[in-house]
Amino acid sequence: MDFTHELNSRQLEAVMNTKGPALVIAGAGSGKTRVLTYRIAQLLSQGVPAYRILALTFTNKAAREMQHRIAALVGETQAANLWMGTFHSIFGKILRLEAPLLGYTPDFTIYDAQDSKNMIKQIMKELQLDDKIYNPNAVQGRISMAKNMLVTPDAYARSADIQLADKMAKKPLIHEIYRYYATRCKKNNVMDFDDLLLQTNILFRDFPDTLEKYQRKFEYILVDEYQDTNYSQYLIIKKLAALNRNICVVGDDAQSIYSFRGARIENILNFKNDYPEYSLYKLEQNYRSTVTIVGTANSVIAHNEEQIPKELFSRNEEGEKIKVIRALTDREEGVQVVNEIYRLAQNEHQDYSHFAILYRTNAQSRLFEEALRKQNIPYRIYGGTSFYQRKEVKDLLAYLRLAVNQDDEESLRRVINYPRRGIGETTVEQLRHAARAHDSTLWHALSNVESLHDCLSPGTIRKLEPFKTLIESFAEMTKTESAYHVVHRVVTASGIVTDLETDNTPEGISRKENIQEFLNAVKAFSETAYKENREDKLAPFLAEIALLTDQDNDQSNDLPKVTLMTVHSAKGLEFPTVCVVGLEETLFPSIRSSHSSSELAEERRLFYVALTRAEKRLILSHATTRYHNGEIISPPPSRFLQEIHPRYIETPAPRRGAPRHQTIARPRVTMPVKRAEVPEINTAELQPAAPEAIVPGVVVYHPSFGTGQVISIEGLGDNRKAKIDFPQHDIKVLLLKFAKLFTEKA
DNA sequence: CTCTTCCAGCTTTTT
DNA sequence: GCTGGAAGAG
Repeated sequence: MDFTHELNSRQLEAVMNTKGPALVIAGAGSGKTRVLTYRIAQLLSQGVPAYRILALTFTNKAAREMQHRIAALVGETQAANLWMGTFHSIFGKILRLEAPLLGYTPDFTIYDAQDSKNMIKQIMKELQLDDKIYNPNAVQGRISMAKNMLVTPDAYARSADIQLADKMAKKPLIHEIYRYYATRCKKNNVMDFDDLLLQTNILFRDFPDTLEKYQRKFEYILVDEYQDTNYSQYLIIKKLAALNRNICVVGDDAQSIYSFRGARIENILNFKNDYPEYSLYKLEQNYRSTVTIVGTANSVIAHNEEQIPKELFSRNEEGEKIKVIRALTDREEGVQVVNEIYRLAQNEHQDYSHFAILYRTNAQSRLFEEALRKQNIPYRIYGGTSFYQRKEVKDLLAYLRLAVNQDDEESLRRVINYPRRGIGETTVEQLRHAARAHDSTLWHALSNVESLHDCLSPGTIRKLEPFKTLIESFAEMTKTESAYHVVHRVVTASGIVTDLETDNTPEGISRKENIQEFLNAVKAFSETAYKENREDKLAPFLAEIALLTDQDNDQSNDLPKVTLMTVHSAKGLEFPTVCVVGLEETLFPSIRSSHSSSELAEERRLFYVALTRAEKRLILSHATTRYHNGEIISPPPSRFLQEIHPRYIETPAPRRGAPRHQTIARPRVTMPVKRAEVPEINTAELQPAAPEAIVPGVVVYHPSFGTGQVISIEGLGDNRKAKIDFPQHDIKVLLLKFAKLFTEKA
C-alpha cells in the first residue's frame, strides 16, 4: 500500500512506525483522523489480524466515521472485525462477556445520568437526608468523581481528605449514599456510565488471567482524543498496553475541554513518563482553515501557559478578516448574526449548511432560533433533550428494561403507576420496605405480593397482581421473540398507546410520533441484526441504545440547514462559516471559571476549539445587555476578544452614506471596561453610596479594595450584587446589602 | 391517590 | 424565561 501521496511527511512517519509507544500531537485540523485510519490500514496490510487491533474513540460518531474510512481502504470485512468503538461501548461489551466474574448477569442494565440521579434521590430519601443540603447534582458529581478516580465506597469513607472536604461542604454523609448506591446498583444488576470503566478496572485488577487474555488479544491499541481521557480510562489503557506496548495515542492538549467531567489533561502531558521509549509526532500543518483563522486561534491560545510547544500553521489562502458584531441586546445580537448569515448566503450563494452558530450555553439558542425563523432560514439545533431522554420514550424504555431485567428498580418505579393504575407512593414504599427486610429487590417484593397481606390491603394487592403478571408476560416474550415483536406488544399491552391516544394537543401528537419513531428504530435494528447474522433480541437492542446519543441518529436529510450547537458539541466538526456568539465576560468565559486560572485556561481552550471549527470565515458577536435567568445583566465584552491580535480583525468601513442592510442604528457601547484604567477619585470628598447610585460605569470607593468601577448589577432586593473592577485587587462581586461603598460628593 | 399551582433552580456533558 | 418538583387541596 502506498500512502505517500495522501500524507505529508510527518503524517507518514506517524503512520508507518507502528511498533512501540507513539504520541501524536495533532493540532486542530491537522489530519488526525486521517493518520489514525491510515495507521490502522497500515497495520492490516502488515498482516495484523483486525480482531487484534483495539481503537478507542469518545463518540460513536467518530468510531463510525473511522470505520467507514477504513472500510474504503481495506474493505468492509476487515473493518468490521476491528475492535473499534467508544470506551464505554467496547468495555461494556467486554463486561457483558465477563459479567459473571463480577457478580452481574450479561443482561445488566445501563443507567444514564438521569436514572442514576433518581436512584441517588431515592436513597437519600431512605436515609432521611435533606435534598436541600444534599443537592442531588452535587452528590452525583462526588460519586462520579470517586468512581473515575477508582475510589471505592470503603476508600471514600476512609479517606481523610475526602471526609474533610465533605464535612466542609456540610455533607458528611455522602460516603453513606455512595455505599448504598453502589450496593443497590449491583443488587439491581445495573451499571451507570462510570461503572463501565470502573468495573473494567476491577475486572482487570481482580482477575489477572482475564487481563492477560485481553492483553494478548489486543496487540495494537490506538486512542483518539487522548487529552480527554479520565483516570479510569487512562488506567485501563495502561494495563492493556503493558504487555505489547504498542500503544498509539492521538490528541491535542489545546483542545482539552472536558476536565469538568474528570478528563485529565496531564494524561497526555505525562505520556513520556509512562512510555520513556516513546516516539513523538507533531502534526502542525492545518488543512482546514485560512491563515487568518489559524493566526487568530494561535494568538488566543498563546495566553495559556503550560502547553506542549507547537506552532500550528496554514498554507491555505490568507482569507477574510474576522468580523466582530457588537449588539445592544441579546435579541439584537440574534438578528444581526442571522442578517449576516442571510447576506452571505444571498451574495455568495452559500448553502445554509455551510453556517454554524456556536454558543457557550444551550439557553442561548432560543434567540437565534427566533431570528432564523423570522428570516425563514432553515436550521437544526443539536443538544437539549435528546430522543432517548423524552418522557414517553423513557416510559417505554422502562417497560423494556423491566422485561429484560426485573430487578431494575428505577424502571419499575417509573412504570408501576404509568399509565395510571392506582398504585401510589405509599404502596411502593411498602414494597420497598418489604424488599429491604429481605435484603432483596423491589421486584422480588412485588412478585411475592401475596405474602404481603399484612401490610397491604386486599384492594392494593388486587391492583398489583395484574401489573406483576403483565411484566412477567413481557419477560417471557423476550426469551423467544424478536425485539420488534416485544416492543410492539409492550406498546399496546402496557396501555401506553391508549394513554397517548386521548391527548390530541400538538405535544401529544409529537409523543405518539416519538413512539412510532422508536418502533422504526427497533425495526431497523432487527433488519441489520438479521443481515449481520446477529441476534435480534431485546437485550442486545437495549445494550446498543443505552450508549447512543441524539447526535447518533442524526438524519441530516432534506434541505440544507444552519447548525446551532454548543461549542462543546462542535468539537471535531468543521464549517465554512462559524459564528461564535455571546462573547461576554460571565458568559464566555463562564462566571464559574472566574475563581481559578486553570478553569479560565479551559474556557480559553474552549474558545480555541470554537475558532478552529471555521474553514473560511469567522464571525464573533457580543451584546451589551442580555437577559440571564430572567434578569438583565450588562457584562463587558469577553477578554478573549481582546486576546485576538488586532491585525486579524476587520475594522469597520468608514461611513459613506447610509449602510444598506443595517436594521437598527448601533448605539455606542457604554462600558468597554479595560482594567487598570479606572478614573481617580477624590477620597476626601466621599459620601456613602445610595443604592440607586450604583449602576454600571459608576466609580466607587471601597475601604479595603480602594477605587473601582462598577461593571454590572445583578439580583434583586437583598440579593442585589454589584460586580466591580478594583484595579488594585481584582474584579469582585459584592452584595450591596453589606458592601460599604462610597461615591464622590456631587 | 390525583390534580393544580407555586416556587426554586439554572455551564458545558463525547458515554 | 423555562422546567421540574414539591406542597396543598379535593
